[in-house]
Amino acid sequence: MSDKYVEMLRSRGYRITPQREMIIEELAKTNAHMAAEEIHDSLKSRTKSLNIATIYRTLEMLVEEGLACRNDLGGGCVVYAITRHGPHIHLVCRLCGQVIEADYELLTDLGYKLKQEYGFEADLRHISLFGICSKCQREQEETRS
Amino acid sequence: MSDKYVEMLRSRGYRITPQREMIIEELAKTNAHMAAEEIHDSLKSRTKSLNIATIYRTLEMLVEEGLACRNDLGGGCVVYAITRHGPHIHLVCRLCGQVIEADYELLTDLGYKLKQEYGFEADLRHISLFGICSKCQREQEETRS
DNA sequence: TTTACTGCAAATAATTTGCAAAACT
DNA sequence: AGTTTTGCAAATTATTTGCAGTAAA
Repeated sequence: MSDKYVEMLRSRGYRITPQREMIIEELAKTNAHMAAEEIHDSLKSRTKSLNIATIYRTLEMLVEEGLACRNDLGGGCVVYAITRHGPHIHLVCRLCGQVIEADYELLTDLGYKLKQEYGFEADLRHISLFGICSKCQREQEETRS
Repeated sequence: MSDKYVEMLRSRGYRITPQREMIIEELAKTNAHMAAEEIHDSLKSRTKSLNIATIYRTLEMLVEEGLACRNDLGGGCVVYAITRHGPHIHLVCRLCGQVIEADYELLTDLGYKLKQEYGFEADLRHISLFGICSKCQREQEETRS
């Protein structure tokens, strides 16, 4: 599943190390967005020591090659995902931290209007919006009563 | 011009120090968004030593009181602005850094749909969208030719 | 006079970097 | 063999925190 990405890198002259394979596999096997530290935790059970610096370097390389996308969720939280993943909206819950992926279609009209009215070419392909998810809304209401 | 904010804080029980006045004045005198460090640089020419920690603490307080809004521009760049007017969209140009304020109305439909389809209560009042402004688009085209 | 606020310096947290050793090709 | 890449530890950057002294109210 991650072989496609590995071959792509090899053909571009990158060396394929077990560390790089593991990182790509970890990202590719899930649709989730992962922080560098999460990838580290997840993999260090399998290997004794995969250094965090190597993870940062590999992620940076993947983003440069267009194989991964980087998402700054604010508050110092940065996550990465494999690009196969088409464009989508990240709905980040301020209370529980959950990230919901919403349909990109909801933004096409906005993108069009920003271009028309302000001449601004917005990159809306992986934006993050903050708010409260439905579960936390319910919990807030229960607490209030 | 910043007196309004100062009085608002005083009435809420905060003590008004020269440091706080300067920081508020600096933010209020411009429409620009400023990073903590920028405020520091801008003010330390006027005063010998206004500590950066005080700036962070004041900014946090202003945000909590709803007098300023904090904007995480990604890549470790966090800026603050006085919330002088109602909600708006920040259009941040990736090339020249210019921030255009766009009409909040453009988001009402999106907010409604996120609530309907995902149960997500998004806070869209001061979001930042990234892209290329019209001026930079033109410059890019000229360079290409 | 009371206690919030400031400055300072040390602590954090997330990421980056220099460099010698290890390992792809 | 020759050059990338890794691990480690130290450096960086942005922000936060503890604490004793200062100053609003």
